[in-house]
Amino acid sequence: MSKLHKPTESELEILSILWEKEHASVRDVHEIVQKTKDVGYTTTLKLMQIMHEKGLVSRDASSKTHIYTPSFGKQAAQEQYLGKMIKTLFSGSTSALVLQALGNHQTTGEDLEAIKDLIASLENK
Amino acid sequence: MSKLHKPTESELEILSILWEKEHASVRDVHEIVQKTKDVGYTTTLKLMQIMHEKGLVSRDASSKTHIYTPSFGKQAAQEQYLGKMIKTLFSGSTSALVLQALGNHQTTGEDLEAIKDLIASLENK
DNA sequence: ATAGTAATACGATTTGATTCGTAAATCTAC
DNA sequence: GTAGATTTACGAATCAAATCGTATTACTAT
Repeated sequence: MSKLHKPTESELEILSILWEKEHASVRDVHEIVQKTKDVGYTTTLKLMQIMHEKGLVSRDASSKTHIYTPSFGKQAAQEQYLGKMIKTLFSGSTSALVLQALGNHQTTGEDLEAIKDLIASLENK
Repeated sequence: MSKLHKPTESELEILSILWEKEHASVRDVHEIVQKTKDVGYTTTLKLMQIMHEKGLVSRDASSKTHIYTPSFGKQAAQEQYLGKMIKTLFSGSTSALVLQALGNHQTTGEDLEAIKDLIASLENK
């Protein structure tokens, strides 16, 4: 993902919406943002314009209503934030993070199976 | 932990140092901060004063050199950030985060054993 | 083509984080 | 107690993020 500009809090919120919908207009995004934050339309517009300048999103400006698309996938962002979190809050220990996550958050039996499978495949190397 | 004020990036760096040392003076903290960031002493001082105003740290001002102590533990911060990350970046799926973490970051055999043990104990409930 | 609607562009303001200079207070050593 | 050093307090400058008002441009329907 773009290392040049790390998304801010608000930008991440917009990116999440774009990841969900693949691509969207400012109005599409704003209508969702508005449900949780009380901001004006032009605020969302400006944010998305800035994200475009930063290269966080690309846009199709061929029709009047521009369509925005994220420049990188959710996966890449997850990786970046997870890595940083492990480093700064978990002293570099991945297992500490995993233990904390499993210990304090709800998981289903299927979830645990999937994790066990991954561990097994990691051990077979 | 204090829900009122979420620590900023710089504040988190200082909190990490305080968690490590239990409590420390501004100079103690600054000497460590200085190793990675080129900032003046009064900058660190001001930051810690603001953190005190926000309630992120408490301080003992009984002697000339004030001693600062974090208002909450590393554990609480880990929990807060992890929860937020699961919610915003992993669509609420703890297992998605765990799989991503285990898949992309280094873990030792011992680490995996510890995780397996925890899973086993979760399944026995 | 004109009125009304919806979108973008742009600039200004606000807010918060960060930075540091300077002054005042406190301690230490002679 | 005085000089020098260390610390805190305070305010101002800088910088980036976020917000919004206004103007302009593009589309829609009559």
